[in-house]
Amino acid sequence: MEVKLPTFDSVFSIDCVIFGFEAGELKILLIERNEEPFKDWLALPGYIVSQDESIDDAAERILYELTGLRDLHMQQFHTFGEVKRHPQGRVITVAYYALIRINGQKELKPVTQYAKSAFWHPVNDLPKLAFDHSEIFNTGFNKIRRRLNYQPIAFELLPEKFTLTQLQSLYEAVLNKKLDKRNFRKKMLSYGFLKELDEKQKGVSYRAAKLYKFDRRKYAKIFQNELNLVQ
Amino acid sequence: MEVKLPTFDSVFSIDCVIFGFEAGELKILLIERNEEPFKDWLALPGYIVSQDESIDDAAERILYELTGLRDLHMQQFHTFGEVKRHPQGRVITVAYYALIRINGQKELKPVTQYAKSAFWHPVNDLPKLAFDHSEIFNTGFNKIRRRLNYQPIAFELLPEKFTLTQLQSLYEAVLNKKLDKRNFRKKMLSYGFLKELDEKQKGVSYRAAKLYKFDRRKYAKIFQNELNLVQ
DNA sequence: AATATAAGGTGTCGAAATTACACCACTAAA
DNA sequence: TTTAGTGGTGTAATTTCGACACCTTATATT
Repeated sequence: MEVKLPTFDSVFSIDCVIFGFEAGELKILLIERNEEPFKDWLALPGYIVSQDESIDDAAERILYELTGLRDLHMQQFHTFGEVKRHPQGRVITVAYYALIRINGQKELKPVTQYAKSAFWHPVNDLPKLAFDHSEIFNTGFNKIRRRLNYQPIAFELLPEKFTLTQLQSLYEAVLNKKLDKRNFRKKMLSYGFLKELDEKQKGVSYRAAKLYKFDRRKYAKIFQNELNLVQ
Repeated sequence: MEVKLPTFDSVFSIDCVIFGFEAGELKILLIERNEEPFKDWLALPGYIVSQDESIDDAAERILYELTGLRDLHMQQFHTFGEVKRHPQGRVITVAYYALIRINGQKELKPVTQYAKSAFWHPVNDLPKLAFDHSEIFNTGFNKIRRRLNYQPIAFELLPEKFTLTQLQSLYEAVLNKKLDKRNFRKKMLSYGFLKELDEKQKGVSYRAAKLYKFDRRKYAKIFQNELNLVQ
């Protein structure tokens, strides 16, 4: 039996591409839809913007409702406005992305009925997604690749304390290529925004590595100058 | 007497930030509005997207209707979605930019009633604009500044044949700083996408400079490779 | 205790790119 | 013919980038 769905004249929506890093692998956050159209399909967390909230606020709310995650720093990266992208009517969607550390403790749990579940999925080997979400994902992934070259976005994806090897394997996962260990370390340390800690890795069955922290204040200073250089 | 204006529930619009270069000065395209709200104010060319057109198509159509210009390659750069940005209701606007050569012959002439006139205005010393258009302009200007560092967008702004000094003064106008003449020439020529012509400038009261052309095919080849390097 | 395993950590050299910097050449107008 | 104004050019010092290999340290295994 076919169900007649309501149609939209003109609706704004938000879709979120949320990257995480776990076990040396880059992942994104997907939901299993619990609503027509595309019921039971996998999709990016996304929903409709309300009348009385800015799109930035909507992005935060929607991600929370569908996945239980909040207080990420999301940034919009592209707006998708093809006429036929949603079967029920005209929906223009603003796509946001964020990078976060996957934290085993934090449970992913939708707080609305619109999603059955939310989970992390490796970016390699993604299944077909609902709507044009595969395209949205690709656009977002290309953007963060390019951004990684001039902004230290990688630190959002790592635990607070991390080793240089972890940092390198994250870069390698995002850029999808091997990097030279000595050159990578030299370069990262030369930026001056890594703070070496008096601590070492624990619980590994080999020589433990030094832990580092990302020093936001130093980064802010350096970045200030770089903006001047660019101009 | 106060006129009661219609209100919108939910509307998409497009605003265009179009850069041109003339007489050593960077300019943008403004219109004089002929409609409430902000009647008689200066604004970016912008209007509402129809139901049955993609946002990219809408951008082309709207720019044409308000200024008479068409066939530019516009790109979206940001979407503005604050709740109160339009006094009549909820309007989310996708901002596009383009860079074009200002061509004295081409008349700027609105083909709708919504604009009284369209004209070029220097980017320094912009007046206050309608809605949040000043903010939209600033965001767009910062984007092209950054883009100038890794894409040869400057060539869109110059006449087909240009001198190296003209090219340099354009870079200086966009980046807002002086550049070294010898280093600038060395670098530009080293890219290999400038074609030296057998012609010289005419009608100047000093030594005439050689003219150059931008070689798109060579650029495409080079850029192909650069993409690989980045990744 | 000895050994194997696995990652941590380090330096140098050559090539390439970037910066700083100053003077003569040419053309037209006065 | 002189002057004003821009066109056009090279070199040396510095910095950055990329390639490349081996010893050290910690744990687990025998």
